[in-house]
Amino acid sequence: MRMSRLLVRTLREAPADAEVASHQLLVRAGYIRRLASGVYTFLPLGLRVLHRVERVIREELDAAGCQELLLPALHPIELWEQSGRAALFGSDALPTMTVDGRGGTFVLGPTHEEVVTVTVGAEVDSYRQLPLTVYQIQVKFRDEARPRFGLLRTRELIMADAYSFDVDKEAMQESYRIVFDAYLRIFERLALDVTPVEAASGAIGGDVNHEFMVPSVVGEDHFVSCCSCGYAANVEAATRGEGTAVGGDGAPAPEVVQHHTPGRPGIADVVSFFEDPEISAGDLLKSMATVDDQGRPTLILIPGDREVRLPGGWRLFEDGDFVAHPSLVKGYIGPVGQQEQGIRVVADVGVVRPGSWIVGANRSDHHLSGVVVDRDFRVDAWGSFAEVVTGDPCPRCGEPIELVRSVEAAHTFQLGYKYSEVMPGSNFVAEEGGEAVFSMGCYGMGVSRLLAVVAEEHHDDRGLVWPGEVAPFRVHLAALGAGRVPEVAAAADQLYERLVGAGVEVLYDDRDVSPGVKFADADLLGLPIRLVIGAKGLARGVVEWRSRSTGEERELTLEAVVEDLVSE
RNA sequence: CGGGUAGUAGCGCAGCUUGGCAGCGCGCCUGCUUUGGGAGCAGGAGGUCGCGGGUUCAAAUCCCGCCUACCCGACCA
Repeated sequence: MRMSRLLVRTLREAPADAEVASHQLLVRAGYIRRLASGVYTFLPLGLRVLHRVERVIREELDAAGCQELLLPALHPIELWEQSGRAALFGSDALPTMTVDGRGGTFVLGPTHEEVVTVTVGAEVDSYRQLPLTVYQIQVKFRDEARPRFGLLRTRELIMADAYSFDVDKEAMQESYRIVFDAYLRIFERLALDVTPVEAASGAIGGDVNHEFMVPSVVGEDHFVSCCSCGYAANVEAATRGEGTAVGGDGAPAPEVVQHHTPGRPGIADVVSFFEDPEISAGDLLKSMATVDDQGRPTLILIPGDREVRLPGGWRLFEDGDFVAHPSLVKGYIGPVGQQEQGIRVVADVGVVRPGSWIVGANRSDHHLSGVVVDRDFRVDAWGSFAEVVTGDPCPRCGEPIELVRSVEAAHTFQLGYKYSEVMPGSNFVAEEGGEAVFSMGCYGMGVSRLLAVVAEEHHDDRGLVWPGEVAPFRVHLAALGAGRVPEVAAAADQLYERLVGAGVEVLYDDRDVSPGVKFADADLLGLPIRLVIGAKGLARGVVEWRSRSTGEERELTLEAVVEDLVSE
């Protein structure tokens, strides 16, 4: 490609709305442009990178025995009503459009479990057709409340997602492992340092699932990591080992004292009430009224300096729940006497400690101090109910664990029968006769997000530094002073034609601009190899070869350059 | 959805306090000179000052409403 003809405009300054490096560089280098908040155009260079990423995904998934198809982006809303997810998402969060004339309301697909289940269900009637894993690369739509960081969090995005169909759970787990391994290979080729972590399943559902996390300063997620035993989990799913003693000795008073604490519902409010430097948030019990996954009203107790981690399927009390359970007084909830009111009490392992606690008195504007576990209240079950922080003991080996900021690059789920049980057509004739339904897995990877992640992890202060697998072109050929020295122009033209003829992807900077501009643009665009032809070198019959990533420089003859690039 | 900031040429910004000719740098066009790390000179094009209303002889500037974007938080398959 001749740069004089390429639709690209590089910017010396980044637009004011770009905060993070990947966003600034992708815009400055002319790869992408913003159309609306969270909606981006891929200009020719950006599209080439996107295609390169997609190629890696296709090659690895095809090699793993998956088959590509393309599902619609528009889904009849009835499909989402059948699965129950229309209600789960809520009308606000599910982007829809109404098609007039023929009528009908369509969902702008945010994910494709429903569609793929009915699609494959219609084609598969026998266990003999299984196992089957299909995948697609498709535009998806998300109702992001706050798009940010360029391609990292957008409302329209390109995703690759695979779906596996198996005869039973064991077979599904085998398919899961195969795609899981393929995903690891994809990230390796994209030069991303990925850590698969145990994760919470959210609105997709299913039991076992993993997130593929890339540690990054721009990450919006955290995972916990144990360097001794390798335990890794999303902070939303992570648990911690027992034996943590948090906070100080607390209020020493052995007897329970009631305090009038008007207008102080929060932890910090109560701490300030006592005006005692010995008392901190860690001496209070945070009591969270929840409904557990079996619908039982349950009080979760965690140390006051911690954030609650709700187990999957649990939810916080809503206003109606407080009305139904008057023993729980919003803002002044405590564990004392709750079992007698039919409330389960569960506690984080951090609640085990010497001394006493300050708790809500279950009476408006009152708190209790000197409350002791097992004496003043009972705990029905102990567990890990607080969000893990750096230094907590690993739940497997007890060593301190670390919190790592990261970007979620992919998410894989063992769905099981969640969709096949509710969507029509998911039954097939089993080997032993009789009917069975699919055991499914799904595997999503944010392709457009990967551009941002790769750019974020592979750049320097001068510009992008693309890994070879995803660079839009392999070679950046710059002819210096070509407009002035015909020999240079001729030699550069000839080298360009030879390389292109040999199948090397070359971006040829044939513009009549000063050398400084060409060098700066080459650095900014970030192609792996830069070739420079100038009058000085040409007089000696050499061109300059330079690696963008290592800065290594060589002088090669024209012949050697061609040989070098073609043989690799 | 709550809090904050901003919207003036393609990009980055000044002007607004104290109302009075629409500005600067980069980029773009033409010409000449220049040419190994974002060249110089000369000339030129490009504007609904986010939108609507109000105050005023006069509004980019003051007032009211709205929209858009970004940041923090909430939310996030």
